[in-house]
Amino acid sequence: MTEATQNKRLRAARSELLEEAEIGTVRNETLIQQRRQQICDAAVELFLEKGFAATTIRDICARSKVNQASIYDYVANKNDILRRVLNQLWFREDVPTLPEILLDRELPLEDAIARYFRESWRLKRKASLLAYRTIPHLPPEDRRAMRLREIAVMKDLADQLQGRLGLEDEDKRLEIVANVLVFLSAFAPMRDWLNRDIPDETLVRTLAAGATAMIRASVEGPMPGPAAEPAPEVATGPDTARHA
Amino acid sequence: MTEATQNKRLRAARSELLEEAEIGTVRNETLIQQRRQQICDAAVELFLEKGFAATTIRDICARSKVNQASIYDYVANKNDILRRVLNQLWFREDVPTLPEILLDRELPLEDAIARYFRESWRLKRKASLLAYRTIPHLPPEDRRAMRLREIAVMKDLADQLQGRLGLEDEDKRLEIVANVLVFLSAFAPMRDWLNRDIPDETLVRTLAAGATAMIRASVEGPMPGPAAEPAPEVATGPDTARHA
DNA sequence: CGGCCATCCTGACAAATGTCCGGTTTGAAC
DNA sequence: GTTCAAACCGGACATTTGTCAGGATGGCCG
Repeated sequence: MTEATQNKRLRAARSELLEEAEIGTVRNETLIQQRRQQICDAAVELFLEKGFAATTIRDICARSKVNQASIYDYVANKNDILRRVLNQLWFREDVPTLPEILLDRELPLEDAIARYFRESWRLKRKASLLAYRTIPHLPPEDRRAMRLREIAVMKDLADQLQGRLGLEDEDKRLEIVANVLVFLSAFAPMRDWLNRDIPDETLVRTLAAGATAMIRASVEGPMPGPAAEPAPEVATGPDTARHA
Repeated sequence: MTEATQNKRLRAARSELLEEAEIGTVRNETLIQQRRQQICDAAVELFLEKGFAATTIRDICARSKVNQASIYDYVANKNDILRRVLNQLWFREDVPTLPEILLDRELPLEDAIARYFRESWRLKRKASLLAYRTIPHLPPEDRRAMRLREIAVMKDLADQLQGRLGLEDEDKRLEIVANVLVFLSAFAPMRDWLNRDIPDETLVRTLAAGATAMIRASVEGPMPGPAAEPAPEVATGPDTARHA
C-alpha cells in the first residue's frame, strides 16, 4: 500500500447525512437518545414489513411502546423518522465500502470483493432493502443526498479498479462495473427469498469469483458503442426521470 | 437446436397469473377492456411516481379520467388494480426470458445474454421497478405466485447453463449465477438514476461480456463451503422471513 | 409534606381515504 | 317521441390517518 494511495481522500468520505429535525420540549439528552432508538428500531421493522407509506404512527408507537402524543417530543414527524433510520443504517460508517477495502493493496481483488459482500450482507441487509424501497417517499433533497453518496462511492471504486488493473486511461466501462458491484452488494438482501438453502459463504465466494471475472472481462476488447437499437419503450425512472 | 432441447417444456411457461376479480354491473366487454386499460395505465405511472400505498384511488381516477364511483364497475378494489397491472407488466409473455432465448443453441452465450438484457430493459423497465417495490403490498398468495414464477425461471436457466457449459452434475453455484442474471435484468431500471451518460448499448455489451465471464468463472475450482464466519446480524427478509 | 417541573398520555381534531348508494344522463330501438 | 336498460357520477358513509393541546403523573428538592 503506497503512501500516495493510502492517503488518497475518498470522495465518499465527504458525503453528508440527511438533515434531522430539532425538537424542543424534552431536556434529558440520554432519554432523547434512548426513546429515539426505540422509535427507530420499531420503525425499521415495520417499514420492512409493510412499507413506509403503509406503516402508521400508531403502529410505530405500539411496537416501540412510546405514546402517540409523546412521539412528537422525540421526532418531528413521520418523515423525520425515515431520515433518522436511513442515517443510522444506510450511512453507517462501521461497514466498509469497497473502495475503502481496496485501499489495502496487499489484499487480492477477489478477497476484497468477498469481504465487501460478506460485510454488506451481514450488516447492511436492512439498509439495502430500506433504501431501495423508500427512495420514492423521500423529498427531492434527501434523494439527492443519497444519490450523491452513491455516485461518490462509484467514482472512488472506478478509480481504485483502474489502479488495480493497471489501466492508464479512464474507461467508462469501469463505472458500469463499479455500479454493478454496488448493486450486487444489495443482491442477497433483495433476493433472499430465493436460494435459501445455499450457505451464505458459498454465496459470497461464488459471487466474488464471478464478480472478479466480470471486472477483468469488462475492460477487455474494444469499447462497445451504441448500435442501431430503437429507443426504450418507457421513460419512467425510479425516482428521477431519466429522460426528463 | 436439437429436437430434444427445443421441445423441452420450460417450467416457467406453466406459471400462473395473479387472480383477477370478477365484476358484475357493466356488460359491454370491449368497454370494460378499454376502461381497465385507462385505469391500469394511470395506475402504473402513479405507482412508480409515488408508490402503491401513497397513491390514492382519487389520483388514479383523476389521471385515468374515470369517475371515482365508476371505477368500481371496472376493478374490484385498489389491490385488484395492482394485480392487473402486475399481470400485464411482470407476467407479460412477449418479452423472452433468458432460458427461452437459450433454447437456440446456435446463439452464443454472450449474445443471448446481451439480447436478454436489451429486451428486458427496453420492455420491462416499469415491471422490474414495480415488482421490486410493490411486493410488500401484495397478499401472501400473490407473493407466492410471483416467487414461484421466479424460481421456475431460475431453475430453467440453471438447466440451460448446465447444458451450455457441458457439465454433468448439478452445481448449486449455477443456481446462484442464474439468480444473479435475473437480478441483473433489473439492474438498469433499478439504478438508472446513475450512469446516465452511458449509452444503453454500451451498457448491454459491457454487462453481457461481464456476465458471461462471471458464469464461466463461477463453476471453476472447488465448490466453496461455509467458513467460520459469524452469523448475520439481522434476520429480516424482504417479505418472507428468511429464518422464520 | 408540599411545590415544581420534566415527562407522559387521554382524548380529540381536521383532513384524507376506500368504498359505494342512489339518482341522472345517454342513446339505441321501436 | 317514448321507453328502458346501460353507463355515469354527485355526494356521502365510516374509518383511518397525522398531529397535537392540555391535563395527569411522578419524582426530586426543600
